[in-house]
Amino acid sequence: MTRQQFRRPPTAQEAVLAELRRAIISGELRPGEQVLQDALAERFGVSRVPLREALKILEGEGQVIYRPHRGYFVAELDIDDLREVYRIRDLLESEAVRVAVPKITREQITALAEALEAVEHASAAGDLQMMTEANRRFHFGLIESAGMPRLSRLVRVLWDATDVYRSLYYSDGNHREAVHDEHRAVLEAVRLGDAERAVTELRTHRDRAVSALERVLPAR
Amino acid sequence: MTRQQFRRPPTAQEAVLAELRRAIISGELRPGEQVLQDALAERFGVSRVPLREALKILEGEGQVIYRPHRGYFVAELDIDDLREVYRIRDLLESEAVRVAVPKITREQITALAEALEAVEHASAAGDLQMMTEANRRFHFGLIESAGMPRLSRLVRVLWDATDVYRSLYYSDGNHREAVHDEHRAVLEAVRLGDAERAVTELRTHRDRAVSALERVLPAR
DNA sequence: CAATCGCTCATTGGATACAATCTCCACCTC
DNA sequence: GAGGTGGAGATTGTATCCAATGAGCGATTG
Repeated sequence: MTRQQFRRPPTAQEAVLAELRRAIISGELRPGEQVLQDALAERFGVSRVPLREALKILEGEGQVIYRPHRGYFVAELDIDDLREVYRIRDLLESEAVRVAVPKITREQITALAEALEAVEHASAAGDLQMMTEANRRFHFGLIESAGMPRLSRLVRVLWDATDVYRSLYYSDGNHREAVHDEHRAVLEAVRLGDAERAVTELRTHRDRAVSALERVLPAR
Repeated sequence: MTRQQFRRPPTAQEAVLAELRRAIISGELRPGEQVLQDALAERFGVSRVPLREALKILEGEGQVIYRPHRGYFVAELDIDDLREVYRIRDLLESEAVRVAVPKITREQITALAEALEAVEHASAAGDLQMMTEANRRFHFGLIESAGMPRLSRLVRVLWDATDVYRSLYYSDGNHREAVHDEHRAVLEAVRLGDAERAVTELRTHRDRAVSALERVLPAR
Protein backbone atom coordinates (compact mmCIF):
# COMPACT_ATOMS: atom_id res chain seq x y z
CA MET A 1 0.00 0.00 0.00
CA THR A 2 1.39 3.39 -0.94
CA ARG A 3 1.13 5.14 2.37
CA GLN A 4 -1.84 7.40 2.29
CA GLN A 5 -0.99 11.00 2.98
CA PHE A 6 -4.04 11.60 5.18
CA ARG A 7 -3.31 15.21 5.96
CA ARG A 8 -6.19 16.54 7.93
CA PRO A 9 -5.24 19.77 9.67
CA PRO A 10 -4.96 18.80 13.30
CA THR A 11 -6.27 22.12 14.58
CA ALA A 12 -8.77 24.68 13.45
CA GLN A 13 -6.19 27.44 13.55
CA GLU A 14 -4.12 25.65 10.93
CA ALA A 15 -7.08 25.06 8.69
CA VAL A 16 -8.08 28.70 9.05
CA LEU A 17 -4.52 29.83 8.39
CA ALA A 18 -4.43 27.91 5.13
CA GLU A 19 -7.78 29.36 4.12
CA LEU A 20 -6.67 32.87 4.99
CA ARG A 21 -3.54 32.52 2.88
CA ARG A 22 -5.64 31.30 -0.01
CA ALA A 23 -8.11 34.14 0.41
CA ILE A 24 -5.35 36.74 0.45
CA ILE A 25 -3.53 35.33 -2.57
CA SER A 26 -6.72 34.95 -4.55
CA GLY A 27 -7.69 38.53 -3.77
CA GLU A 28 -10.89 37.64 -1.97
CA LEU A 29 -9.48 39.63 0.90
CA ARG A 30 -8.25 42.75 -0.74
CA PRO A 31 -5.22 44.82 0.25
CA GLY A 32 -6.09 47.45 2.82
CA GLU A 33 -9.35 45.79 3.70
CA GLN A 34 -10.16 45.17 7.34
CA VAL A 35 -10.49 41.55 8.37
CA LEU A 36 -13.82 41.46 10.15
CA GLN A 37 -13.38 38.70 12.67
CA ASP A 38 -17.02 37.87 13.32
CA ALA A 39 -17.84 37.61 9.64
CA LEU A 40 -14.81 35.51 8.74
CA ALA A 41 -15.13 33.24 11.73
CA GLU A 42 -18.70 32.52 10.83
CA ARG A 43 -17.78 31.92 7.21
CA PHE A 44 -15.12 29.40 8.24
CA GLY A 45 -17.42 27.84 10.78
CA VAL A 46 -15.15 28.45 13.75
CA SER A 47 -15.11 30.87 16.64
CA ARG A 48 -12.94 33.97 16.69
CA VAL A 49 -10.26 32.38 18.86
CA PRO A 50 -8.55 30.15 16.27
CA LEU A 51 -9.07 32.84 13.65
CA ARG A 52 -7.20 35.36 15.75
CA GLU A 53 -4.34 32.94 16.33
CA ALA A 54 -4.02 32.38 12.59
CA LEU A 55 -4.03 36.14 12.08
CA LYS A 56 -1.18 36.51 14.54
CA ILE A 57 0.94 34.22 12.38
CA LEU A 58 0.14 36.28 9.31
CA GLU A 59 0.95 39.39 11.29
CA GLY A 60 4.39 37.99 11.99
CA GLU A 61 4.88 37.34 8.29
CA GLY A 62 3.76 40.82 7.39
CA GLN A 63 0.75 39.62 5.43
CA VAL A 64 -1.63 41.53 7.66
CA ILE A 65 -1.20 44.63 9.78
CA TYR A 66 -2.46 44.63 13.36
CA ARG A 67 -3.66 47.77 15.06
CA PRO A 68 -4.64 47.28 18.69
CA HIS A 69 -8.34 47.70 19.33
CA ARG A 70 -8.88 48.35 15.67
CA GLY A 71 -8.20 44.98 14.15
CA TYR A 72 -6.32 43.32 11.33
CA PHE A 73 -5.95 44.76 7.85
CA VAL A 74 -4.67 43.01 4.75
CA ALA A 75 -1.21 44.40 4.00
CA GLU A 76 -0.81 46.61 0.98
CA LEU A 77 2.30 46.26 -1.14
CA ASP A 78 3.37 49.14 -3.31
CA ILE A 79 6.20 49.17 -5.83
CA ASP A 80 8.82 50.19 -3.31
CA ASP A 81 7.83 47.30 -1.06
CA LEU A 82 7.98 44.94 -4.01
CA ARG A 83 11.46 46.16 -4.90
CA GLU A 84 12.62 45.75 -1.32
CA VAL A 85 11.27 42.22 -1.13
CA TYR A 86 13.00 41.27 -4.35
CA ARG A 87 16.25 42.89 -3.26
CA ILE A 88 16.22 40.88 -0.05
CA ARG A 89 15.34 37.75 -1.97
CA ASP A 90 18.35 38.38 -4.16
CA LEU A 91 20.65 38.55 -1.15
CA LEU A 92 19.27 35.44 0.51
CA GLU A 93 18.66 33.27 -2.51
CA SER A 94 22.09 34.02 -3.95
CA GLU A 95 23.67 32.84 -0.75
CA ALA A 96 21.52 29.73 -0.74
CA VAL A 97 22.53 28.87 -4.29
CA ARG A 98 26.22 29.43 -3.60
CA VAL A 99 26.00 27.05 -0.68
CA ALA A 100 23.74 24.54 -2.40
CA VAL A 101 25.33 24.06 -5.81
CA PRO A 102 28.67 22.61 -4.69
CA LYS A 103 26.97 19.98 -2.58
CA ILE A 104 23.77 19.21 -4.41
CA THR A 105 23.08 15.53 -5.03
CA ARG A 106 21.99 13.66 -8.15
CA GLU A 107 18.62 12.98 -6.59
CA GLN A 108 18.05 16.62 -5.80
CA ILE A 109 18.91 17.62 -9.36
CA THR A 110 16.49 15.02 -10.64
CA ALA A 111 13.79 16.50 -8.43
CA LEU A 112 14.54 19.95 -9.86
CA ALA A 113 14.22 18.62 -13.40
CA GLU A 114 10.95 17.00 -12.50
CA ALA A 115 9.61 20.23 -11.01
CA LEU A 116 10.74 22.16 -14.06
CA GLU A 117 8.76 19.84 -16.30
CA ALA A 118 5.75 20.10 -14.06
CA VAL A 119 5.87 23.88 -14.40
CA GLU A 120 5.86 23.64 -18.17
CA HIS A 121 3.08 21.10 -18.28
CA ALA A 122 0.91 23.11 -15.96
CA SER A 123 1.66 26.23 -17.95
CA ALA A 124 0.71 24.54 -21.22
CA ALA A 125 -2.47 23.23 -19.64
CA GLY A 126 -3.30 26.72 -18.41
CA ASP A 127 -3.42 25.58 -14.80
CA LEU A 128 -1.94 28.58 -13.04
CA GLN A 129 -2.49 27.18 -9.59
CA MET A 130 -0.54 24.04 -10.34
CA MET A 131 2.10 26.05 -12.15
CA THR A 132 2.62 28.23 -9.10
CA GLU A 133 2.93 25.16 -6.96
CA ALA A 134 5.45 23.43 -9.23
CA ASN A 135 7.37 26.68 -9.55
CA ARG A 136 7.79 26.72 -5.80
CA ARG A 137 9.00 23.14 -5.85
CA PHE A 138 11.62 24.10 -8.40
CA HIS A 139 12.93 27.16 -6.61
CA PHE A 140 12.75 25.78 -3.11
CA GLY A 141 14.21 22.47 -4.16
CA LEU A 142 17.31 24.41 -5.01
CA ILE A 143 17.22 26.75 -2.05
CA GLU A 144 16.65 24.03 0.50
CA SER A 145 19.58 22.05 -0.81
CA ALA A 146 21.71 24.60 0.97
CA GLY A 147 20.65 23.08 4.27
CA MET A 148 19.98 26.47 5.89
CA PRO A 149 16.52 26.11 7.40
CA ARG A 150 16.20 29.62 8.75
CA LEU A 151 17.23 31.14 5.48
CA SER A 152 14.75 28.93 3.63
CA ARG A 153 12.03 30.05 5.97
CA LEU A 154 12.76 33.73 5.46
CA VAL A 155 12.71 33.28 1.71
CA ARG A 156 9.40 31.48 1.93
CA VAL A 157 7.86 34.39 3.81
CA LEU A 158 9.16 36.80 1.19
CA TRP A 159 7.59 34.69 -1.53
CA ASP A 160 4.30 34.61 0.32
CA ALA A 161 4.29 38.38 0.56
CA THR A 162 4.33 38.75 -3.22
CA ASP A 163 2.19 35.78 -4.17
CA VAL A 164 -0.61 38.06 -5.33
CA TYR A 165 1.63 39.60 -7.92
CA ARG A 166 3.19 36.34 -9.03
CA SER A 167 -0.07 35.02 -10.41
CA LEU A 168 -0.57 38.36 -12.13
CA TYR A 169 2.80 37.90 -13.82
CA TYR A 170 2.09 34.33 -14.87
CA SER A 171 -1.23 35.20 -16.41
CA ASP A 172 0.65 36.54 -19.43
CA GLY A 173 1.70 33.78 -21.85
CA ASN A 174 4.85 35.59 -22.97
CA HIS A 175 6.00 35.85 -19.38
CA ARG A 176 5.43 32.15 -18.96
CA GLU A 177 7.62 31.41 -21.98
CA ALA A 178 10.42 33.54 -20.55
CA VAL A 179 10.08 31.75 -17.22
CA HIS A 180 10.61 28.38 -18.88
CA ASP A 181 13.78 29.49 -20.66
CA GLU A 182 15.14 31.00 -17.47
CA HIS A 183 14.43 27.89 -15.48
CA ARG A 184 16.30 25.76 -17.99
CA ALA A 185 19.27 28.11 -17.83
CA VAL A 186 19.31 27.86 -14.05
CA LEU A 187 19.08 24.09 -14.08
CA GLU A 188 21.84 23.86 -16.65
CA ALA A 189 24.16 25.97 -14.50
CA VAL A 190 23.35 23.83 -11.49
CA ARG A 191 24.11 20.68 -13.47
CA LEU A 192 27.48 22.13 -14.47
CA GLY A 193 28.19 22.98 -10.86
CA ASP A 194 28.57 26.64 -11.80
CA ALA A 195 27.15 28.43 -8.79
CA GLU A 196 27.91 31.95 -9.96
CA ARG A 197 26.24 31.26 -13.25
CA ALA A 198 23.17 29.94 -11.46
CA VAL A 199 23.10 33.04 -9.28
CA THR A 200 23.25 35.28 -12.33
CA GLU A 201 20.53 33.39 -14.15
CA LEU A 202 18.28 33.55 -11.14
CA ARG A 203 18.89 37.26 -10.83
CA THR A 204 17.85 37.73 -14.44
CA HIS A 205 14.80 35.62 -13.74
CA ARG A 206 13.76 37.81 -10.82
CA ASP A 207 14.65 41.11 -12.44
CA ARG A 208 12.47 40.35 -15.40
CA ALA A 209 9.52 39.71 -13.13
CA VAL A 210 10.09 42.93 -11.22
CA SER A 211 10.33 45.09 -14.32
CA ALA A 212 7.19 43.55 -15.73
CA LEU A 213 5.33 44.18 -12.49
CA GLU A 214 6.62 47.73 -12.19
CA ARG A 215 4.80 48.52 -15.39
CA VAL A 216 1.53 47.25 -13.98
CA LEU A 217 1.51 48.47 -10.40
CA PRO A 218 0.50 51.85 -9.00
CA ALA A 219 3.54 54.03 -8.36
CA ARG A 220 2.63 54.60 -4.68
CA MET B 1 5.53 70.47 29.61
CA THR B 2 7.72 67.77 28.09
CA ARG B 3 5.02 65.51 26.81
CA GLN B 4 4.77 62.55 29.05
CA GLN B 5 5.52 59.33 27.27
CA PHE B 6 2.73 57.43 29.01
CA ARG B 7 3.46 54.13 27.39
CA ARG B 8 1.02 51.69 28.92
CA PRO B 9 0.69 48.60 26.76
CA PRO B 10 -2.73 48.94 25.22
CA THR B 11 -3.51 45.22 25.31
CA ALA B 12 -2.69 42.34 27.59
CA GLN B 13 -1.17 40.35 24.76
CA GLU B 14 1.43 43.06 24.20
CA ALA B 15 2.30 43.25 27.85
CA VAL B 16 2.58 39.47 28.00
CA LEU B 17 4.68 39.43 24.83
CA ALA B 18 7.16 41.85 26.35
CA GLU B 19 7.31 39.79 29.54
CA LEU B 20 7.81 36.58 27.59
CA ARG B 21 10.68 38.08 25.64
CA ARG B 22 12.28 39.20 28.87
CA ALA B 23 11.79 35.81 30.44
CA ILE B 24 13.36 34.05 27.48
CA ILE B 25 16.34 36.39 27.26
CA SER B 26 16.95 36.26 30.98
CA GLY B 27 16.84 32.49 30.93
CA GLU B 28 13.89 32.19 33.28
CA LEU B 29 12.29 30.15 30.53
CA ARG B 30 15.01 27.78 29.52
CA PRO B 31 15.68 26.43 26.02
CA GLY B 32 13.74 23.26 25.35
CA GLU B 33 11.40 23.84 28.26
CA GLN B 34 7.67 23.58 27.67
CA VAL B 35 5.69 26.75 28.19
CA LEU B 36 2.93 25.67 30.53
CA GLN B 37 0.09 27.98 29.64
CA ASP B 38 -1.94 27.71 32.81
CA ALA B 39 1.02 28.39 35.03
CA LEU B 40 2.33 31.33 33.03
CA ALA B 41 -1.09 32.89 32.54
CA GLU B 42 -1.66 32.80 36.25
CA ARG B 43 1.77 34.24 36.93
CA PHE B 44 1.10 37.14 34.56
CA GLY B 45 -2.40 37.61 35.92
CA VAL B 46 -4.14 37.10 32.58
CA SER B 47 -6.13 34.33 30.98
CA ARG B 48 -4.62 31.91 28.50
CA VAL B 49 -6.07 33.69 25.49
CA PRO B 50 -3.74 36.72 25.34
CA LEU B 51 -0.85 34.48 26.37
CA ARG B 52 -1.47 32.21 23.43
CA GLU B 53 -1.65 35.13 21.04
CA ALA B 54 1.70 36.40 22.29
CA LEU B 55 3.14 32.90 21.85
CA LYS B 56 1.97 32.89 18.26
CA ILE B 57 4.06 35.98 17.58
CA LEU B 58 7.09 34.34 19.14
CA GLU B 59 6.39 31.24 17.09
CA GLY B 60 6.53 33.36 13.95
CA GLU B 61 9.87 34.74 15.06
CA GLY B 62 11.22 31.29 15.80
CA GLN B 63 11.66 32.01 19.51
CA VAL B 64 9.34 29.18 20.47
CA ILE B 65 8.37 25.98 18.70
CA TYR B 66 4.71 25.04 18.47
CA ARG B 67 3.57 21.44 18.30
CA PRO B 68 -0.17 21.01 17.86
CA HIS B 69 -1.90 19.53 20.88
CA ARG B 70 1.39 19.44 22.72
CA GLY B 71 2.13 23.08 23.27
CA TYR B 72 4.89 25.63 22.98
CA PHE B 73 8.54 24.96 23.72
CA VAL B 74 11.31 27.50 24.08
CA ALA B 75 13.52 27.21 21.01
CA GLU B 76 16.97 25.77 21.43
CA LEU B 77 19.83 27.30 19.49
CA ASP B 78 22.91 25.24 18.84
CA ILE B 79 26.16 26.39 17.27
CA ASP B 80 25.03 25.65 13.74
CA ASP B 81 21.92 27.74 14.25
CA LEU B 82 24.01 30.54 15.68
CA ARG B 83 26.32 30.43 12.67
CA GLU B 84 23.39 30.49 10.29
CA VAL B 85 21.83 33.46 12.05
CA TYR B 86 25.07 35.38 11.91
CA ARG B 87 25.61 34.49 8.27
CA ILE B 88 22.17 35.83 7.39
CA ARG B 89 22.81 38.91 9.48
CA ASP B 90 25.98 39.47 7.51
CA LEU B 91 24.10 39.38 4.22
CA LEU B 92 21.31 41.68 5.36
CA GLU B 93 23.28 44.13 7.47
CA SER B 94 25.94 44.54 4.79
CA GLU B 95 23.28 45.51 2.32
CA ALA B 96 21.73 47.91 4.80
CA VAL B 97 25.06 49.62 5.41
CA ARG B 98 25.85 49.93 1.72
CA VAL B 99 22.50 51.62 1.17
CA ALA B 100 22.64 53.71 4.33
CA VAL B 101 26.13 55.19 4.31
CA PRO B 102 25.88 57.23 1.09
CA LYS B 103 22.71 58.93 2.25
CA ILE B 104 23.08 59.15 6.00
CA THR B 105 22.43 62.59 7.52
CA ARG B 106 24.41 64.62 10.03
CA GLU B 107 21.65 64.12 12.60
CA GLN B 108 21.70 60.38 12.17
CA ILE B 109 25.47 60.28 12.61
CA THR B 110 25.12 62.35 15.76
CA ALA B 111 22.59 59.87 17.06
CA LEU B 112 25.03 57.04 16.36
CA ALA B 113 27.78 58.84 18.25
CA GLU B 114 25.42 59.37 21.15
CA ALA B 115 24.46 55.70 21.21
CA LEU B 116 28.11 54.68 21.05
CA GLU B 117 28.84 56.78 24.11
CA ALA B 118 25.86 55.37 25.92
CA VAL B 119 27.19 51.86 25.28
CA GLU B 120 30.53 52.75 26.81
CA HIS B 121 29.03 54.48 29.82
CA ALA B 122 26.70 51.59 30.52
CA SER B 123 29.58 49.18 30.07
CA ALA B 124 31.77 51.11 32.49
CA ALA B 125 28.92 51.26 34.98
CA GLY B 126 28.45 47.53 34.64
CA ASP B 127 24.84 47.94 33.55
CA LEU B 128 24.53 45.15 31.00
CA GLN B 129 20.85 45.72 30.39
CA MET B 130 21.38 49.33 29.46
CA MET B 131 24.44 48.42 27.45
CA THR B 132 22.44 45.96 25.40
CA GLU B 133 19.80 48.57 24.82
CA ALA B 134 22.27 51.26 23.72
CA ASN B 135 24.06 48.72 21.56
CA ARG B 136 20.83 48.13 19.69
CA ARG B 137 20.34 51.85 19.25
CA PHE B 138 23.80 52.07 17.71
CA HIS B 139 23.43 49.17 15.30
CA PHE B 140 19.85 49.81 14.32
CA GLY B 141 20.43 53.53 14.01
CA LEU B 142 22.77 52.64 11.19
CA ILE B 143 20.67 49.86 9.70
CA GLU B 144 17.46 51.86 9.70
CA SER B 145 19.14 54.73 7.90
CA ALA B 146 18.91 52.53 4.83
CA GLY B 147 15.18 53.11 4.77
CA MET B 148 14.39 49.45 4.17
CA PRO B 149 11.75 48.64 6.76
CA ARG B 150 11.33 44.98 5.91
CA LEU B 151 15.02 44.37 6.00
CA SER B 152 15.28 46.15 9.35
CA ARG B 153 12.52 43.97 10.69
CA LEU B 154 14.18 40.76 9.59
CA VAL B 155 17.44 41.82 11.19
CA ARG B 156 15.62 42.62 14.41
CA VAL B 157 14.16 39.14 14.56
CA LEU B 158 17.60 37.64 14.00
CA TRP B 159 18.98 39.73 16.83
CA ASP B 160 16.16 38.64 19.11
CA ALA B 161 16.92 35.01 18.37
CA THR B 162 20.44 35.33 19.75
CA ASP B 163 19.80 37.76 22.58
CA VAL B 164 20.50 35.08 25.17
CA TYR B 165 24.01 34.68 23.88
CA ARG B 166 24.67 38.37 23.46
CA SER B 167 24.46 39.04 27.17
CA LEU B 168 26.71 36.06 27.72
CA TYR B 169 29.27 37.66 25.42
CA TYR B 170 29.04 41.04 27.09
CA SER B 171 29.53 39.64 30.52
CA ASP B 172 33.25 39.39 29.77
CA GLY B 173 35.07 42.69 30.25
CA ASN B 174 37.62 41.99 27.52
CA HIS B 175 34.85 41.41 25.05
CA ARG B 176 33.29 44.70 26.03
CA GLU B 177 36.58 46.50 25.36
CA ALA B 178 36.80 44.94 21.90
CA VAL B 179 33.22 45.98 21.22
CA HIS B 180 34.02 49.61 21.96
CA ASP B 181 36.98 49.68 19.61
CA GLU B 182 34.99 48.02 16.88
CA HIS B 183 32.11 50.45 17.28
CA ARG B 184 34.47 53.38 16.92
CA ALA B 185 35.97 51.90 13.78
CA VAL B 186 32.50 51.48 12.31
CA LEU B 187 31.46 55.00 13.19
CA GLU B 188 34.68 56.40 11.72
CA ALA B 189 34.08 54.60 8.44
CA VAL B 190 30.50 55.90 8.35
CA ARG B 191 31.73 59.45 8.98
CA LEU B 192 34.17 59.11 6.09
CA GLY B 193 31.38 57.84 3.88
CA ASP B 194 33.33 54.64 3.27
CA ALA B 195 30.59 52.04 3.07
CA GLU B 196 32.82 49.10 2.23
CA ARG B 197 35.04 49.89 5.16
CA ALA B 198 32.03 50.03 7.45
CA VAL B 199 30.84 46.70 6.12
CA THR B 200 34.23 45.14 6.80
CA GLU B 201 34.46 46.56 10.30
CA LEU B 202 31.00 45.29 11.13
CA ARG B 203 31.88 41.87 9.80
CA THR B 204 34.92 41.80 12.07
CA HIS B 205 32.70 42.89 14.93
CA ARG B 206 30.29 40.03 14.35
CA ASP B 207 32.90 37.41 13.60
CA ARG B 208 34.64 38.10 16.86
CA ALA B 209 31.43 37.53 18.76
CA VAL B 210 30.73 34.29 16.94
CA SER B 211 34.16 32.85 17.56
CA ALA B 212 33.97 33.75 21.21
CA LEU B 213 30.60 32.10 21.53
CA GLU B 214 31.67 29.02 19.63
CA ARG B 215 34.14 28.36 22.38
CA VAL B 216 31.41 28.45 25.01
CA LEU B 217 28.51 26.67 23.40
CA PRO B 218 27.78 22.96 23.17
CA ALA B 219 28.83 21.56 19.79
CA ARG B 220 25.37 20.12 19.07
C1' DC C 1 8.07 -11.44 29.56
C1' DA C 2 7.10 -8.44 25.60
C1' DA C 3 3.68 -6.05 23.34
C1' DT C 4 -0.59 -4.03 23.21
C1' DC C 5 -4.74 -2.16 25.07
C1' DG C 6 -7.38 0.91 27.67
C1' DC C 7 -7.91 3.95 31.39
C1' DT C 8 -6.71 8.33 33.84
C1' DC C 9 -5.01 12.72 34.23
C1' DA C 10 -2.64 16.76 32.63
C1' DT C 11 -2.73 19.94 29.09
C1' DT C 12 -4.09 22.16 25.04
C1' DG C 13 -7.95 23.69 21.61
C1' DG C 14 -12.07 26.17 20.93
C1' DA C 15 -16.89 28.21 21.92
C1' DT C 16 -19.35 31.39 24.38
C1' DA C 17 -20.16 35.42 27.12
C1' DC C 18 -19.02 39.67 28.62
C1' DA C 19 -15.88 43.87 29.10
C1' DA C 20 -13.23 47.48 26.89
C1' DT C 21 -12.41 50.38 23.20
C1' DC C 22 -13.10 52.73 18.95
C1' DT C 23 -15.90 54.95 15.30
C1' DC C 24 -19.29 57.74 13.92
C1' DC C 25 -22.64 61.05 14.11
C1' DA C 26 -26.14 63.93 16.22
C1' DC C 27 -26.01 67.66 19.13
C1' DC C 28 -24.39 71.63 21.58
C1' DT C 29 -21.60 75.75 22.19
C1' DC C 30 -19.37 79.77 20.80
C1' DG D 1 -20.28 77.11 10.65
C1' DA D 2 -16.08 75.31 13.26
C1' DG D 3 -14.98 72.80 16.88
C1' DG D 4 -15.86 70.18 20.65
C1' DT D 5 -18.89 66.65 23.40
C1' DG D 6 -21.31 62.71 24.43
C1' DG D 7 -23.51 58.70 23.65
C1' DA D 8 -25.01 54.34 20.52
C1' DG D 9 -23.58 50.76 18.07
C1' DA D 10 -20.02 48.03 16.10
C1' DT D 11 -15.87 45.68 16.85
C1' DT D 12 -12.13 43.96 19.29
C1' DG D 13 -10.01 42.01 23.75
C1' DT D 14 -10.21 38.72 27.44
C1' DA D 15 -12.12 35.41 30.94
C1' DT D 16 -14.36 31.31 31.69
C1' DC D 17 -15.96 26.90 30.63
C1' DC D 18 -16.10 22.64 28.32
C1' DA D 19 -14.27 19.41 24.64
C1' DA D 20 -10.46 17.08 22.44
C1' DT D 21 -6.06 15.27 22.49
C1' DG D 22 -1.86 13.19 24.16
C1' DA D 23 1.34 11.09 27.67
C1' DG D 24 1.98 7.83 31.13
C1' DC D 25 1.13 3.63 33.24
C1' DG D 26 -0.87 -0.49 34.87
C1' DA D 27 -3.63 -4.55 33.25
C1' DT D 28 -4.20 -8.08 29.92
C1' DT D 29 -3.00 -11.36 26.60
C1' DG D 30 -0.33 -14.21 23.76
